[in-house]
Amino acid sequence: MKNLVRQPRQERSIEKKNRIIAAGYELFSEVGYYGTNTAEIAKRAGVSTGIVYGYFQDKRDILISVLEIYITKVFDPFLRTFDKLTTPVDFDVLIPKLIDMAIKTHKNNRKIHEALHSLAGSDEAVGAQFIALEDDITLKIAEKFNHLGFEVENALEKIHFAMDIIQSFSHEYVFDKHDYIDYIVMKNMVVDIVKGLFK
Amino acid sequence: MKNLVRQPRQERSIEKKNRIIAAGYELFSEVGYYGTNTAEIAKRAGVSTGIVYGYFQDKRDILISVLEIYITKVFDPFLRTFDKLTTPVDFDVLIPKLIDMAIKTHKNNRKIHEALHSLAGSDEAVGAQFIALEDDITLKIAEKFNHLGFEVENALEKIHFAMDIIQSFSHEYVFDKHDYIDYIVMKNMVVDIVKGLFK
Amino acid sequence: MKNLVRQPRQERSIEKKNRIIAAGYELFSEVGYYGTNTAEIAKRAGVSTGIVYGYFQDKRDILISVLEIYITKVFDPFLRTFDKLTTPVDFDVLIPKLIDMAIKTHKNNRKIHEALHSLAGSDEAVGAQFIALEDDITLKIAEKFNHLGFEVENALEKIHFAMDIIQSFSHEYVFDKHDYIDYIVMKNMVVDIVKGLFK
Amino acid sequence: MKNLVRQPRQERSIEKKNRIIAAGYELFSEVGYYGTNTAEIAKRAGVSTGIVYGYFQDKRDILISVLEIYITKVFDPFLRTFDKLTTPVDFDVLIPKLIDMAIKTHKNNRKIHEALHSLAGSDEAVGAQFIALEDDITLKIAEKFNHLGFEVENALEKIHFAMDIIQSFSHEYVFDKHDYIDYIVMKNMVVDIVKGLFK
DNA sequence: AATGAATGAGCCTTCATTCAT
DNA sequence: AATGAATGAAGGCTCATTCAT
Repeated sequence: MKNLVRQPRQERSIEKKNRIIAAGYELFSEVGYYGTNTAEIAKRAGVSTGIVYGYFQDKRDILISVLEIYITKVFDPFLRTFDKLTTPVDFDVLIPKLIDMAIKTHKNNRKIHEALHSLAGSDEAVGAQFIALEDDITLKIAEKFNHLGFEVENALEKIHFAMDIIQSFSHEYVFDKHDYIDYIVMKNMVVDIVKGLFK
Repeated sequence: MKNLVRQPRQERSIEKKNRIIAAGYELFSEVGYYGTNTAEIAKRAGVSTGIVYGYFQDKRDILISVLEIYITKVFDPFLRTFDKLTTPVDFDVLIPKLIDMAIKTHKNNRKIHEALHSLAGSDEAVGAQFIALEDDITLKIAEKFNHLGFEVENALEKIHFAMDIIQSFSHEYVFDKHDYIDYIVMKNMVVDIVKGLFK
Repeated sequence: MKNLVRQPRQERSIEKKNRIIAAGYELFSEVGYYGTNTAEIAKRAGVSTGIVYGYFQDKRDILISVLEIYITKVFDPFLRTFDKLTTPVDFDVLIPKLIDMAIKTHKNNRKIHEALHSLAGSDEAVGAQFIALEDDITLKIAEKFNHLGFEVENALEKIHFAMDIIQSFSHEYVFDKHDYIDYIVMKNMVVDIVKGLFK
Repeated sequence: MKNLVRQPRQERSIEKKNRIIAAGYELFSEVGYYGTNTAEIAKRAGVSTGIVYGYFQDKRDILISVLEIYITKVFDPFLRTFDKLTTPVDFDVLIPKLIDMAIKTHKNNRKIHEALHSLAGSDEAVGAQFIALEDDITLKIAEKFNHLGFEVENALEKIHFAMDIIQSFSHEYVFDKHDYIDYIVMKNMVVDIVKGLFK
């Protein structure tokens, strides 16, 4: 009874909860999960330390909420793109577009991405959410392909792997760490390979 | 002056330093950097808390040493494989072999890999070491290709990207998280793509 | 950002802060600065260890507050005496009175005096406060003399030196360490000398 | 048996013990007793950490030895001056000379003086040594006066008090902390007062 | 619902002292 | 006598969480 986390009904409360999540999002991005303390989150959210525990079970619970926000941010653009897809699919246009989207997403969420991913290993729930995210996207794309009557052998493997490659490349591209790499050249390689996967 | 770290010359001492690193390696793997405390490291290493600071500047310094060990473990098998390479290179054999090695390495160092990578974002030195590792491997492979008279356009980009793909796939393979994925099928995809990169 | 020290506004809090300072005062007196630990201060103040750091930046910050209290204790009686001074000044009364006050002050603050003075050498801020205290008293007395139309050659040097002598004697008197010394005789010597300074 | 402190007979040993004391002297001067650790003392003395405990019971024991050295340094010049004294004593020469000596001693031992004095309050043995030092000087001077047939009323009080004044002034003079003070003027005040004490 | 003061366990690190060699 | 590695208790400080109001 005592430890139940408040389910905010009032608008005011919902907004307050969101402010806490937003503050967590920012701080986890800036200094990581372990570099952030709850007092700081509360201050940034403009609420008291105590009330944070009215909305969240504990610090980790904030993390989970932040993760959900993050996932939505990453998820939605892709889903919307696929929703709008109609036959015939022009892969010469689609693939570069997806890659550009991935890069953009990565750029905007670089730090939080790292902060969250870094916990995927040690925190089961965080890890599970990431897996679920991948599953969701993979399956939804496959479904869409079905609807469009687009037949691919080993579709799930290909989609998933394409996602992996794009993910990996976006990371490289955004971090831009190796001087000797021409990232434009690399990008073209990715485009070709992904196109090749779907013939 | 006061913070000088002991440089162990004696066998006995070197062994003790290694025991501490090993303990750190294990604990960071098991519960992550933030889940580990120095007392625990000392206990697991069979030494006193105090002496840890005789061998290391601070807790983070242990992390750096663990990182070095990890990098060597990952690095060496690949380098040795490339050292033994002679013309003509049979990519049909080499690529699968490299992928198998990557999988094996990943399997053996799964947890520490995550623990260390999770710090790459927040700890500059850790991040820098990972970048240096990638640079090293990429450049050494390119050099080897040169020696073998094997000419590739955009060699560095291809090598680096191949590494990325293999890394990414090994991760997938080892974690084996998605039931709907046939990882053998996926592996063949990777082999084909990497082979395709180098014709 | 993270290290902001709580500024207690409520009565309750101010009282708590004062209790911590008082506890510090006592303990520094009893066992010195280095003989005191923060947990002990907290316990004696009847608060938790943590909250001490809500009111003070660190242990040294407590010391500074203790020092302020001490200085006020020492400072005020003298100032009040000089404030009440009117022409003509009867030095035959004033000097013995000041010496008695100095002795009393010394007696009441013997241990903390030592504890604090002992840090004046190694802690710049503590040293500076002691100097400022001397400056303050010297200058205020000189000013008062001016107001009273009392002209003295080398007033500042004389006032300061008189203070030194009185200080030094009070110390002797309170500690009463040498059996062969008749402190009453010595006191009369001090009275005569100080009177002689101001004719 | 085990805890007996070695009484060094060999020259080598005595020299080593002295080196440790000298190192302690320097370090206590530079960073105070609590700012010094035994490892540092050993290093500066060019000996091993362990052997320090062959010559001294504990860290405080080094302090006591340092104190003895210090006392000798301060004591001897004054004694030698008084030893050479013959009738008739020219106080117009003697007093300024003593004050100059006191200033010089203070200047040369400023830091260690503070470091040691700061412990007199908390460490009984240290305090006792300082008292004994004062007793020694006072009594020896009184005795000398006797030998010289120089009769003074309340000799002990006067001598002791003169010492106090000179001490106090030397401190002021050496630290030179107050801009508004002309220390030459002050010095003349001291000379006059001390001379006045002994007619 | 909200505040923010308060709690106290826990962490990293230092260092006087001991001990194996 | 000597070394310096090793010990482990202790200390300053942080912070997730609770509680009085």
